[in-house]
Amino acid sequence: MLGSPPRRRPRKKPAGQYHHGELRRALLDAALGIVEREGTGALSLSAAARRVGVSPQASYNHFRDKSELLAAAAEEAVRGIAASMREAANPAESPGERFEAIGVAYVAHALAHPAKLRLLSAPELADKQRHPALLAAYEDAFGVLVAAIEACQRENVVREGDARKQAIAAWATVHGIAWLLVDGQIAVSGARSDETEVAREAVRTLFKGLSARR
Amino acid sequence: MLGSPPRRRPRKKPAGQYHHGELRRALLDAALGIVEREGTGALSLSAAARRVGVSPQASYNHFRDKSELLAAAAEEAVRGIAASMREAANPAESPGERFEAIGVAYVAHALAHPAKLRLLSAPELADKQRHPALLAAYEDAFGVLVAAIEACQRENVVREGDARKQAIAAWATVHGIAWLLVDGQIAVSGARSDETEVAREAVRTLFKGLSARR
DNA sequence: ACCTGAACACCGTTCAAGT
DNA sequence: ACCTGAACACCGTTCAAGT
Repeated sequence: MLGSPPRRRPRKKPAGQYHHGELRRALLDAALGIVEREGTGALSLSAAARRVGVSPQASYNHFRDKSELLAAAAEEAVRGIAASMREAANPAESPGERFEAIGVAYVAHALAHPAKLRLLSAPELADKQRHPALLAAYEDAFGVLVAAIEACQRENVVREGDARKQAIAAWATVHGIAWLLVDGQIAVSGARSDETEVAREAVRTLFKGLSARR
Repeated sequence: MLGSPPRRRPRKKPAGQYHHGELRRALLDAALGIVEREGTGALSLSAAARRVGVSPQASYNHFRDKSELLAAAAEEAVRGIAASMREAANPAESPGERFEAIGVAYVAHALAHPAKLRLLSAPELADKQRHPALLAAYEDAFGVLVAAIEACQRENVVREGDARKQAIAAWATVHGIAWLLVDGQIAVSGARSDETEVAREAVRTLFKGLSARR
């Protein structure tokens, strides 16, 4: 009974069974890969299982149903957006510059990962209350904007008031711009630099609207 | 051959065959009804056909595939949004008031028909170039905002510049707010009046940002 | 021209069974 | 505890056939 200690298993098709959590992680990575390569429409529980090399039913040991897999994938996507926004906030800059950089970072991240933005609007995720972890990730990302606005208020470059309400307007702007560009609703020259410029202008216009100067 | 003139057919299960265009219209209505009642996730070509009382394959005489049915339904949804925005623009008011009313109307329409807003982000509609009629509907709705901004420019309440670019920022704001509220990403008191107020504040902030006064 | 029957590969999900 | 086999109802889509 001393034989066969728990060994590292090959990535693709493990000979035996997964440890607790490993298959969950593998399915999640597979799901994100499918979303990125083939689009949200191609994501299915079966497809993810197939890619991992496991039977479709095995997924049900780790996710209650398809919507839970989607929610977990969406949560990682939102965490990625929040990380991009935090990285963009250079402490050496002024609060106003940081605000602009954070907003542009949101849009840039979405343009770099369009499929992930689409994932967030999957109909299976309509009921956010069913996915508290996803909701928490949103709240965390939203907090980055709230903090940026509060910093602006402290230096008197944004007028005082409910920072959360102001952040909602900011969140709407960056999410709206990102969505329009990714969804191709509005004709903009396809060049990435032009798209970023549209985002920057929108964020600046918003900032002007929030400005303390009148 | 004078017998059997074209008669009105019963709504539910026509005894014979549909005239040209009738089944198309019926499928479209069924699709919109399903979206409204059961959500975008429940919309399938088969479900629409079943509701009309026709075999699933019959749909293929009127829509090339599922994405064409979705695109046609989405087009009607966008036309509805545009109509709401036009109705909200009271010619007796100032250009600034009209701009605000149009923006709020977009959000109010989305809140009244949340499933239709979701429909617009269906993965099957990702490639807008494949659906020129849908693209045209978007362009038409977008034009309402552009015209409102141009009117503001003429009266010198919005600073001069590319009205289309300014309209993109406005479109992003209203779409973003509508999406946040419908998707429940951000916690706002569920009351409809509060939601409309959030929308109004965001539109006002944006308008201030676009304002000619400095 | 427009609709149905039959058929295909594919899904999400459940249940019983294996180790 | 975790995975597979078998099975169910359901899809989108195609083809051949009917009128």
